[in-house]
Amino acid sequence: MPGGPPWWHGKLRGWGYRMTIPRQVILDLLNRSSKHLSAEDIYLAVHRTYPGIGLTTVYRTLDLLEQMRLINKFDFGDGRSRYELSQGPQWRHHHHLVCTKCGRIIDYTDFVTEEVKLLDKIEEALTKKYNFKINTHQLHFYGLCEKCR
Amino acid sequence: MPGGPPWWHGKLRGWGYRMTIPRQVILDLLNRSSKHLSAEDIYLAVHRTYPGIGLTTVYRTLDLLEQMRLINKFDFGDGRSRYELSQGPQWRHHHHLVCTKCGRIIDYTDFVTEEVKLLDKIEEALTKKYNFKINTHQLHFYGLCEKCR
DNA sequence: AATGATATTGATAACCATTTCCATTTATAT
DNA sequence: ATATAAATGGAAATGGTTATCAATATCATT
Repeated sequence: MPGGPPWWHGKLRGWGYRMTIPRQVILDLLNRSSKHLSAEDIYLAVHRTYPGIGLTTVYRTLDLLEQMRLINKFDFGDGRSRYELSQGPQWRHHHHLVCTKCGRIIDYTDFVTEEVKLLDKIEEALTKKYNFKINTHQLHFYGLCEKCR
Repeated sequence: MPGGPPWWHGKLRGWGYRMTIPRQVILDLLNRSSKHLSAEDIYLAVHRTYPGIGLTTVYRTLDLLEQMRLINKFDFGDGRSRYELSQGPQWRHHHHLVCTKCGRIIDYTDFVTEEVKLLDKIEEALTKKYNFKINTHQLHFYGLCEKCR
């Protein structure tokens, strides 16, 4: 992991957690990797270089990072949760197209400006109306991808 | 179940399925009931009057109805799927506010007109761009409800 | 740099929602 | 009424996730 201290280093400590090897490795993977990794994906990837890191720790770390809102947890209907970094230098607001046949997921960033503008407005109104503190939102489109339609 | 033949009667037959007691009972419950029932909720409710109907059949029926797109399946992060009728006389387009602490779910219908307008536009564009046949969408806001915040 | 208090880990076992299996029952066309 | 395939339900299996707990690692303090 070259190139100076990762941007998330201070965060864990800020929340009173310790910076451990498993946490560094998992965060580094999430930071480098593509999208929507499952706990098993992460376990296997990490296991290649750090065979000592167990699946339990992967789950625990993901829970931790989700609570800190460093990552988002998704359910695309394939029976396992999937995780994505929710911030960082290369992060962009996006949503998901989910193929209900083959499970393929397409990230799209089209219209997010308009979308986010409307969603922000809705968020604000809902917060007031229902006295609800909104932290995140998820928008998924479900259908059939090119190959499956 | 008084008041003439339910609106969904023809649908099952149209798909080549048989109209059985369990299917009638489950559909009737979904039609009368409030929202976001889990498979167990449905099993228990149905079980009171029809003890013969098994949990397996509930799951199977829900799968069937989902494939027919008579119901929508949701995951709100509490470890079980939840189901709602997706049409019918009293149905209204709505989305969900999910409390991540207590699991409470609020249905809201505010802004859906604007929202649906934008989403339709996005849907159309995404369909073209990714050659993706979009069937449904889900929008959830996550946060803390009045009591939990 | 060594110590100690305590947070964290990893292996195993438990959990629990959902599925699979399969023998029995039911719906419906004839 | 009968035949035939669809549908059912109970038990067992599946599989992602969580709980348990002894061993280990982190880090503030010395």
